[in-house]
Amino acid sequence: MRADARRNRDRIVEIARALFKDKGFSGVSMDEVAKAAGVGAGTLYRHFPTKEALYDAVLEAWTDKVKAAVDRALGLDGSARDKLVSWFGDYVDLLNGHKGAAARITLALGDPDSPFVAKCTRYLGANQRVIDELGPALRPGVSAMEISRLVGAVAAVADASALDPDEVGSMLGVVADGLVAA
Amino acid sequence: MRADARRNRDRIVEIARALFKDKGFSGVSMDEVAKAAGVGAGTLYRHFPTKEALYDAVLEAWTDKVKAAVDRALGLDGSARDKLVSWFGDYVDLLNGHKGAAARITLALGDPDSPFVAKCTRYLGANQRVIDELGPALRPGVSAMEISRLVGAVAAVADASALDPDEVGSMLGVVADGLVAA
DNA sequence: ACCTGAACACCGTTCAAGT
DNA sequence: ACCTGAACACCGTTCAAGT
Repeated sequence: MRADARRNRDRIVEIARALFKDKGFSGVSMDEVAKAAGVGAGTLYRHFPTKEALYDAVLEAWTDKVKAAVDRALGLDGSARDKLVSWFGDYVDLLNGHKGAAARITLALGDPDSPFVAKCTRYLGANQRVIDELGPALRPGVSAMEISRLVGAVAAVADASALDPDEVGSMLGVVADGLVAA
Repeated sequence: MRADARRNRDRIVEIARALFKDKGFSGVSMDEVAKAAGVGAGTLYRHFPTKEALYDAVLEAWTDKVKAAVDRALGLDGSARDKLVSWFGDYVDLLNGHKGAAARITLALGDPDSPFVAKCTRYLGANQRVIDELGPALRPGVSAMEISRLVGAVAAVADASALDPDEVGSMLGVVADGLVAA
């Protein structure tokens, strides 16, 4: 990759991140990104084949934060339910301010062709770790996919309806209680 | 309303229902509906100010079915959890085959300006009845809005990811368990 | 009153032409 | 190699002109 191309790519991602943060996924057009980054539309698409692929690059840091959040939750002193609530809450917070991201990642969970595969794998892996460590405290037979979808679904409505933290916390509490129930 | 207008309106809804059922909300364009119904685009918009308003008319029967489903579930012999699972399952089934409807109704829950207000009111009312009748068996302080959003969220991902009934049932079981937990 | 259909505004994506 | 920007395809919605 040529140096000028690299610079273009980096600037695009940086500028796109600011725009998406401000207006959400559907509030920003590809033309807007191209203009703001000072490149032609073709350049944008040369680096990112779709708008979703660009969004995936914008959310790059997310992946590491997911790992950190599970680590923290699992290291907590407390019941299985407490750990779940902490982890779920952090997960939703991680997507807070990225309007449209929660729904997109959740819908990509079963789709191997989505630009978000890497993120999905991370997220599923995180929930698998939760299952492995919390083991018998959880409802028997529960899968990482199921937990991921449940929490992702809550995150998606929380995002789309702009719920406040109290409401989200309450919903996550219901899910956590359901997951520790015999 | 003139007789010819009435006939046009009815035909539009009927044809649109078939198209939406087949291809989902985003799979059908307003032009397609107009063409199939044999009217101009202007006529379509004279009867329905937005695509969502048309969709609301298409889902007309839904409202009564919601009432029937709660009635049936509350009349069941069984635990509070059983009743919840039955009602939630029926709710998701009611939206089955209407791709895009679950998400739209769930997102409209807090929005008084949505074309789906009537449906939301019905749905919220149904969950309020559940709370009133199941009373102390449920988690204290739970609201109709919270239940509606939780089940709606599950319905939305089930719809968007085309989950099979087993997976949906399992997720609804988690939610139901969470709602009856102390 | 009600209808038609061309036109508008917007957006994701592509591609011929340039450097 | 990489870039530009006009053009394409599509879609929700509007509106001037007709009956």
